[in-house]
Amino acid sequence: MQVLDQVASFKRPVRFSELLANSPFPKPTLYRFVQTLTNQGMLAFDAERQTYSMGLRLVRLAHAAWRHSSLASVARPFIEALAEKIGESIHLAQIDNGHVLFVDKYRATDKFDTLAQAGKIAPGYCTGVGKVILAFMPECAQKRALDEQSFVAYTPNTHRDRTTLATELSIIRKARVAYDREEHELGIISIACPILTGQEQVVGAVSIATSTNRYGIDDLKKHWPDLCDTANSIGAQAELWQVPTWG
Amino acid sequence: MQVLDQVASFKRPVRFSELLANSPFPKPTLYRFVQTLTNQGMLAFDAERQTYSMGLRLVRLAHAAWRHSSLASVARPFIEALAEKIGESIHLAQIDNGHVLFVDKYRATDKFDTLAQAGKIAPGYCTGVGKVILAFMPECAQKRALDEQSFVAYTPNTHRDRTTLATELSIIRKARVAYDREEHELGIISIACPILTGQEQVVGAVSIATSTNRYGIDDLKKHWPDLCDTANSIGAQAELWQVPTWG
DNA sequence: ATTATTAGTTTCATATAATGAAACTCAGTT
DNA sequence: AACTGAGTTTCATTATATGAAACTAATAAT
Repeated sequence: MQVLDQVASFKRPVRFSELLANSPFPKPTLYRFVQTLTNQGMLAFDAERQTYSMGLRLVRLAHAAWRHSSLASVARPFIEALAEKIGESIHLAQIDNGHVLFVDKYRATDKFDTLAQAGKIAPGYCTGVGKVILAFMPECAQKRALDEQSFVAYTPNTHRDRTTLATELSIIRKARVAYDREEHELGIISIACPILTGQEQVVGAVSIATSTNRYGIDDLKKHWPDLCDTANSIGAQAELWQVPTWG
Repeated sequence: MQVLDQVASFKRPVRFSELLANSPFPKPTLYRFVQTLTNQGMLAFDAERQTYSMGLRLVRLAHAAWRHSSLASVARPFIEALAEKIGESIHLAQIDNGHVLFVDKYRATDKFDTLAQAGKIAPGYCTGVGKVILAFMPECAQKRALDEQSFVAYTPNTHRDRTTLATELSIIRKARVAYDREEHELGIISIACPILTGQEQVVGAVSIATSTNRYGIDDLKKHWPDLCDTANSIGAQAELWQVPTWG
């Protein structure tokens, strides 16, 4: 599994020796791993260039995961509708061990990002979607998630420790909305709502993101009712389709 | 790995017992498998419903596979251009052990299918893309691929044995183009071109598909030059990006 | 209420397979 | 001709997977 992550992290076909240099395994062990994974179709080996890449089987599994186990497919029509109405970028995210995984994006200009562009990972503590998901997670899960964070200060506005973040999270929980005030990237702000099931269990979040050149936080606030509606609709659908929580 | 395929084949969250019924493994073995996969994030377990689904890690890996190791991302602009010009559905496929894997589709009406819709699998011997890829595969690989086929007669036009198929494949190889004459689905025909590297190694295929209600094979033939250009452009890009062959 | 039935989980002696140091092969160098 | 270094194989050692059976907890039938 670690090996798969390794290969994925190189964003190109990779040589055995490169993997070896970046892995804790001794040579023959790693060798047998990649061989097995290749036989299983999880990796693909290019005999000519002697490089490994992600295998076809993974693409197949990907299809299933994306289609049946991510919010993306059930949420898409709602996100699309919202984007059309607002004309700004919409992000859809789920949580994965304290990291936010963007499972879909709709950019105001380019229409939907496909999986090629979605699938990105961002830290949970400095994005609108991340904070709102954290705020609504069960106490213990939230604690676990935060324990794994290293609180990198991406911008001057980024939370730099747990205490200030904890305060904001409790405010977010009450307000049922989170804002990203240029905490992850300067010039980018967003408003985010949680996607909840009937039992108030958080399964993800939707956000409207925009550039500070165009709008301020106050302008985003105006879209709150629409964003909220969208989040609720997605929540209802997610429950219907039993989309997993990935807490 | 088999277990992952299993879970994927159910198109919904699945219970342990359902997996058990469809797996060759004894209960405790399978139990430990799903437990391990869940811990690794390859599967997700919904404690409330006691169901398993594809995990988040898989979605992440999926992203990498799709983006860096499938033809889809490099081919997309060319396919888009072709679709705009022709106004018909375009399919992009790669081969996987004799099965054709659709890695992208552009439907004339709905714009791009995302991974949610792509990722489907079809047999190689009765689709335009499948036949043209088989025709250009190295002899030994082709043999291996055909050995695994069971030659189901989807329609009256489907090849029912290897001999008639072999004849057609050699014709296709010479003509550098394949036609699907309602061999997989009645009412659907297509014209397909191979995507080749500089060394004439096949990496995939593009096809234009249409309904017999609208057009005949002869109409598709008119688009051959455009299709060919598209395939060549994708081939050049694939080589540049070292997209794996998945032979 | 009591007993069957079934789904999910744990145990443990046994068998099996993974491990990695070292040795080997075969390019492409120096 | 000897050297490097990437990739591959060997094999005795060690750890790990295996699955029959037993157990538990929940639901259904009597």
